[in-house]
Amino acid sequence: MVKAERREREFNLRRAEILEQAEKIFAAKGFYNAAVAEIAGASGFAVGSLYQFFPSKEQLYISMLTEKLNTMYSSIRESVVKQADIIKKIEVLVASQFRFVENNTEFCCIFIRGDHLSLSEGSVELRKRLKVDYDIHISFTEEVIREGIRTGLLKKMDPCMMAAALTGITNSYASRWLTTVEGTSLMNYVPFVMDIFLEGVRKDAK
Amino acid sequence: MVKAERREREFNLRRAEILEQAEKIFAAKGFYNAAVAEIAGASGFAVGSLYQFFPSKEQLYISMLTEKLNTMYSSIRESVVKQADIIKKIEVLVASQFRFVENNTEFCCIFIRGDHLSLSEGSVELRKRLKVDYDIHISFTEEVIREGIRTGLLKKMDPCMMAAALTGITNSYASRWLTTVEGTSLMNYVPFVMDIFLEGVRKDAK
Amino acid sequence: MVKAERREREFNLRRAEILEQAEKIFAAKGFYNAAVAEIAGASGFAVGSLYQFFPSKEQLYISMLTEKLNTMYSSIRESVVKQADIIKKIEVLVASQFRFVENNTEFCCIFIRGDHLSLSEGSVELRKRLKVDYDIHISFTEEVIREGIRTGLLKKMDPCMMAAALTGITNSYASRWLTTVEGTSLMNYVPFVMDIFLEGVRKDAK
Amino acid sequence: MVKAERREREFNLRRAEILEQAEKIFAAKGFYNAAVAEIAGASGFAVGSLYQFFPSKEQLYISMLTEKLNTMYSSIRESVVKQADIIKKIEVLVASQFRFVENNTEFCCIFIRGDHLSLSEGSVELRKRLKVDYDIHISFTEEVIREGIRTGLLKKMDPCMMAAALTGITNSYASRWLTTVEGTSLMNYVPFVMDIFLEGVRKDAK
DNA sequence: GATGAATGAGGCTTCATTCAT
DNA sequence: TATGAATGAAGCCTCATTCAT
Repeated sequence: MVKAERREREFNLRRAEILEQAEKIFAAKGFYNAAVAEIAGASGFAVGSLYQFFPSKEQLYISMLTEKLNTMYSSIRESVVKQADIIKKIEVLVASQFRFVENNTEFCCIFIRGDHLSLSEGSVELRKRLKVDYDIHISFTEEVIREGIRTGLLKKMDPCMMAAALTGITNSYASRWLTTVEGTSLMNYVPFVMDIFLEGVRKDAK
Repeated sequence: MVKAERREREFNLRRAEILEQAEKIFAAKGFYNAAVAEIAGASGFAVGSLYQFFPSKEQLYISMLTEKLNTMYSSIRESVVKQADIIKKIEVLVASQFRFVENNTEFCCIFIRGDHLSLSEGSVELRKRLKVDYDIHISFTEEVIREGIRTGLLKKMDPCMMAAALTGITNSYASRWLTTVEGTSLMNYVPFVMDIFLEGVRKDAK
Repeated sequence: MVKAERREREFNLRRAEILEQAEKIFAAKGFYNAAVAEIAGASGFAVGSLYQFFPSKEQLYISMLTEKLNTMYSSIRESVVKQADIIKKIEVLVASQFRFVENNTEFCCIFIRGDHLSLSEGSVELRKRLKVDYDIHISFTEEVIREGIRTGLLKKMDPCMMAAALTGITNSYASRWLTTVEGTSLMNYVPFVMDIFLEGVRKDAK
Repeated sequence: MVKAERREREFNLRRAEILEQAEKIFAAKGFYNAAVAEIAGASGFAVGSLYQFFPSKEQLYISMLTEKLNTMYSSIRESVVKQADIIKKIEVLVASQFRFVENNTEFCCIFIRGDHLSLSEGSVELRKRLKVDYDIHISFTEEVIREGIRTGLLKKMDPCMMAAALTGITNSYASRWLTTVEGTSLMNYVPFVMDIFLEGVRKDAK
């Protein structure tokens, strides 16, 4: 029946609305200081109604986090695979992460904030999920780098360590940008990442 | 009088004991899931006694965090200034941070965890304090790099961006090590940091 | 909608129930020895429910006090204005206060008790509210007396002092009656108040 | 031995010092908001030391209250018995109460405040003591009035009611004066009390 | 399905009192 | 005898979750 379809579509719309408001409030106050009632109010629902979309505050938080992160990860992957050149791939990897940060400031603040790791016992689940997702992302980065090594463009070095370094630089710049309100765009930092990651900071000798 | 001295010494000993236990518990459960009563119990004190050392749970948390961080920062600085060679300085900068992480696993988990940013309103104070301390540390790193530029060892590039990159790589490795329980020592990663940061990952051309 | 109406009516009923029980308990134990949990229990509510009706224990206390006092004041005023004769007005003023005391023994005990003046800092608000209400009542008494002077029935004397004297005698009798459990009705004291207030206690000479 | 004597004298001095400070603090904050530690600090003693003078906070409060009240009562009685004339006696009764109020504003505020009636269970004892003292005072007043009746100066009326009326007027004026900070002296009110109490407020006819 | 009032466990903090020094 | 750190019971209040309407 079409009814069921429409019902599901509506359900998902409402669910998305809640997630959107939850994101804002969690970003502003952190997990523990955000009240379920507040999120409900902001989404235009009654408290009880939230519990038809999410079984608990914690699950709401987890869903919000993982779903958005997956969005980010897949958009990054999507952009990267389009590129043929390895160097270009790395650049797009960094650039698309930066773009996501710029477009989702609030969300990223949550992430930097990091109370995902403070959830009582149940956090185990979240931690696992996030770790899995993160590891997939790192593996993807590693794969790109491995390809660079294979094609002789990059040094022969543990790709895992290289991926971690690249991610470290990228995150560090994103954090700086998030915590220090400036006028500049994060995209301006891409060349810095590329230059340092590829060439290092030592002067000549090279 | 000697009495007052001894009293103060004892006071500080007890205070330190509380901080030590608090660190463990906060590390294990996060700020919100750690109960004051539990910390008191673990330190061998009655609940009320904690309040003679710290005016509130939040202040206890803040003290624990800032005091330990300052210890880390100063020990790093101390090690670095002993070195004459710029490259050595950078290496020691990374190595001493890694050493601290190895010796204070629990504490660093807290820090990574990051609920410092979730404290209700009062967190403003903490955030400021941490930011100030962090900025001092970054400035210190920058200064080392600036010196490297001046002596012609490092590229002419915004030292701020370079410092951020170095810190990013270091933190990324530390996080990896903390979240992935292995047998290896973090110290083994120092050469990777140095190599990538100084020479980059691009193959020859140099 | 009728629903909202009924909801409000129910809300007020519950609120009134709480106020009634609170009155009893505050009267029996005073503000500080009365536990919120006890009041909740007596009203048939859970602790948390009280906080949907009153934002704090103090506000509950304040509401209970001021609302009942206003009831008293207005019932007194209402009775008085009905009378044409000045002497009768004064008599009704005294009598209706006595009637209220008789019908609200517990409440009056609270008032005599006087911990309204002991509430921490926040009491300032209560003190103001009570003072305002009390002053209005005194003004009303003064007005009656002023009218008596104007019509030549009462001596030319500061009406404020006269009102204070009348209130003093009335309160003194009410207190005596409240603290000394007897069988007699307070109403029997009305003639005494009138006689002493109007004629004084000196024998003839007049 | 003289030593014991001196010891006792010192003991009483210290005790008095504590009572004096306690009076101020209780007056300012009420029984429940006054902290034992604060009273100790203000008196220049350690917390524990207070407990060598008074077995509990409540007993300290009770002692402070009853001792000072007795001082007042006896000073009043002393002044009154000196007078031969009945009318003068009544006047002195009122005047000396007013004088006490003027010289002990803080103390009287406590008394008006009235948390004596809010002490938990133990209050029973205090209430009894105060009642006994108060009744003795009332009896004394009654006795004066009875004498006035006997000598034919005052109407034949229940002396108890007359005493209550006189006390009511006096207290009412004292309260007004205490709560309304003015420049005038309370002593100016004595004639009003006398006039109203003796002659009443009705105009001629007398 | 939607609502939001009711629940009540649990947390932080206070403070009178004790007792080892 | 004086001290004041330690105690721990008890209180107020919050808020995620439920369930009758």
